[in-house]
Amino acid sequence: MAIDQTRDKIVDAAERLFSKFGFHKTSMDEIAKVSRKAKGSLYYHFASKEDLFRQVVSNELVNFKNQMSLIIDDNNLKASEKIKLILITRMRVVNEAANYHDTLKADFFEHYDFIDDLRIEHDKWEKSILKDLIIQGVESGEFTTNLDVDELLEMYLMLVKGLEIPFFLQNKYKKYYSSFEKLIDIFIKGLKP
Amino acid sequence: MAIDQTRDKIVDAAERLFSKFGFHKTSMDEIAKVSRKAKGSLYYHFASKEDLFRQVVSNELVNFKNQMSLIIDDNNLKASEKIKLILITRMRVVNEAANYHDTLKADFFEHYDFIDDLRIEHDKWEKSILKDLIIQGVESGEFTTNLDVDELLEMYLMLVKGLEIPFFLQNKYKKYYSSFEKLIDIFIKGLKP
DNA sequence: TTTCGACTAAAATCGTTTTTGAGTACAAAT
DNA sequence: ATTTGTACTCAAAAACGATTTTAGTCGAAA
Repeated sequence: MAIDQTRDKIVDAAERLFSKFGFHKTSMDEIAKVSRKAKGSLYYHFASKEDLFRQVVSNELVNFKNQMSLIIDDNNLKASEKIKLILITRMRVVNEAANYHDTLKADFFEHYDFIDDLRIEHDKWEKSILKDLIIQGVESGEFTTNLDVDELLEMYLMLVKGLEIPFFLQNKYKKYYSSFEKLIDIFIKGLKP
Repeated sequence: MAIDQTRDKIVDAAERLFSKFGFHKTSMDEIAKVSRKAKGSLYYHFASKEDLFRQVVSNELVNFKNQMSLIIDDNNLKASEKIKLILITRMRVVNEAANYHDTLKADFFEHYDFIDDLRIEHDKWEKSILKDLIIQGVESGEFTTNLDVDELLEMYLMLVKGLEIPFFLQNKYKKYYSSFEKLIDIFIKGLKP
């Protein structure tokens, strides 16, 4: 019990500080101070600063999955509605995930390889749920049958991954999201028979 | 005659050097040396280094317009075919415009404000020709009539401008262009009645 | 119109010193 | 088994200052 409380306090403080100042500009001493824990305790729970950061990003990814799952598991929605919602929600959730942004920025300038496996696993998950949705849509007759599912997936990734930098690093989310929604509408329409 | 030859030689050398090393890492002394002209001559023809760079970028934009005009003026193509070709050709041409890339990079890190007016004017031109094409498509019955043309334009800009950084700064043009083409196909289909 | 060399003021580069910060060690307390 | 506090190491980064590079100018000559 007590052990988890300490861990949580550390992760809490880390999450706030990392999201405000980024990985490099947050020091372990600062995290210790804000969480009111001794530096030794941080290293008792986490092997390194990188390990702590991984935990923080991992939490954001879990949140991402949860939000997506709400949509995927909603039986009132058709496949096409789900895809639309997923795309729009995805951008909103990522926009709120400040620490994931930091890894995006890092990708651009330096690259945090200690986060790679998290990301790769997450990308796989995202790809597989989208693939399922497309297949679902084709089988239910919502989409045309002459779609190359894997090609479509590549396109999806180009779009959402490609726009991440302009959306989040250049802070154009607010400027772009209504256009993005419009694009999805036309896109979904283009998938129909 | 002679005067234009000198100017051309300077612009030629500048174009090559700027595209290879970028604006900052190319010196006026180097341009003078490569063009075999005296430094004084550069300043006789161009007010400043920035002015010379403007000229080089301006040339690339003229080339851009020319290539687009080939498509726009082709009477054998329908509006939808033109839009598809424009989008695809646009990305290819920008991919080849090394000095425009440099301004993209600068936009990201610092911002070359001495190029702003060129870009604003060019954006206006691109917007207006695309607007014409959409209207053409609606009038000829290729596209649905319930399209908000200006909203559609915003979307177009989000897409092509937004993807510029991933495409050209992150060098993903090769990786992405077939997916981009696929996206255009679905998109065009989504515009149809 | 073009060249050349010499000049200035500002910016970029470079090597050195100083400071910061990740990570450790350990004794003492829960 | 957890947590704290202090004190430490050592590598990397910031700060600093001296040095060099470079945009831009000037003027005389071709």
